[in-house]
Amino acid sequence: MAGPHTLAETERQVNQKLVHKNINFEAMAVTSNLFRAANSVRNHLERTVLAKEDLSWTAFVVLWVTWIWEPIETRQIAAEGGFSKATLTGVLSTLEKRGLLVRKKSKEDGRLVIVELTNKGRKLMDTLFPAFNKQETAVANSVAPSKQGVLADQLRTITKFAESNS
Amino acid sequence: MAGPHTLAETERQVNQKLVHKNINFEAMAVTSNLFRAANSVRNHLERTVLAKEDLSWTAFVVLWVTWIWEPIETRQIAAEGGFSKATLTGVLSTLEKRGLLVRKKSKEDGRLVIVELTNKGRKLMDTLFPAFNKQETAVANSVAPSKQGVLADQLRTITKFAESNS
DNA sequence: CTCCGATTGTTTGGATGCGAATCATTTTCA
DNA sequence: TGAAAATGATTCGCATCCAAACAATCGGAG
Repeated sequence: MAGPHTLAETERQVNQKLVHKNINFEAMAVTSNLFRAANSVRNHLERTVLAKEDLSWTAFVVLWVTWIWEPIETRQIAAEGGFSKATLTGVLSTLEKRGLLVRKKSKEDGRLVIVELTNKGRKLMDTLFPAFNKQETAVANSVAPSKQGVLADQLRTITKFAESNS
Repeated sequence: MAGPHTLAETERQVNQKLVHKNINFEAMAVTSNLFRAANSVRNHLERTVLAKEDLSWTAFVVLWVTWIWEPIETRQIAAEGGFSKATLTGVLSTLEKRGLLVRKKSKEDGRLVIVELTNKGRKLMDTLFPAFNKQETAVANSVAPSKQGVLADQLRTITKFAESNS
């Protein structure tokens, strides 16, 4: 939604289109800026941190979740990362081919697949995540540090609402 | 990033992995909840409003931008919507085939293509956007209305930072 | 007037992501 | 015990999206 028109201009124009209706501009501002912010931050992190390692966003999330929780079942990776099992299968194959992680069959339950990082994968994350977090910090600090806790909480609340009201 | 573990659990686990490093958990919470919120809200709006009209997210954005600013040049639609020209070409073809908008060649500049909604498209948006905004309102109201202005402002600030620091 | 670089939309090729169907394994319960 | 249901991961087909190459057009330098 980033464009040549400011939000104020857009709101004025929308208002002209909908004088007779009852439009909640403040709610519109919240959601549209939510999408703009998420997109721009993701692009920023991809460019400044992930691109030089040739990692897609999803690939990084898979590595990160695995790194934190390994050994971990694939279904948990998908749940934590918020993407489908089908997507995960492809990404895991790519990362396994690149030697960053390995798949093992579970001994207790033959349907499950367990994932662990390789030493190469761990070494990568040891340097990559601090770099990632450094950029996260720069992004977050564009709002006052004292306000960041409340902001994160509000976003959590929004998530909870949107997920429960399917 | 929605998963069986709470953010607090994840942070504790990350802390164990990184006791010796200097990780900014508050910044991590801001960005990760930003992505979770944006994804869940988008899914919510797609399910509750867009699915019954068989519109993709991008298709809706194109219709919305066109509806507000028509007649509008395609390059402006792409800029406002935040996606590439290539993406726009495909979506425009789909929407034109469905009779919701039309493309015209500009008379002043033969390179430009001008887009307008059809009456059918306008009629659709006359009912669709109020329904969309109603859900936006429900989402936004999960935080106190008096706090929504500040929230939108903070998101704007984050966007500005992430876009400027390419 | 004539190039030649810049701008714009489209096409092409490839990456990504998902839902549905499929296959393998485990669990359930009659 | 054994057949059916349930649970996982994978495969397949499809939609979406983008960067790069391409064709058409514009505009300015000479």
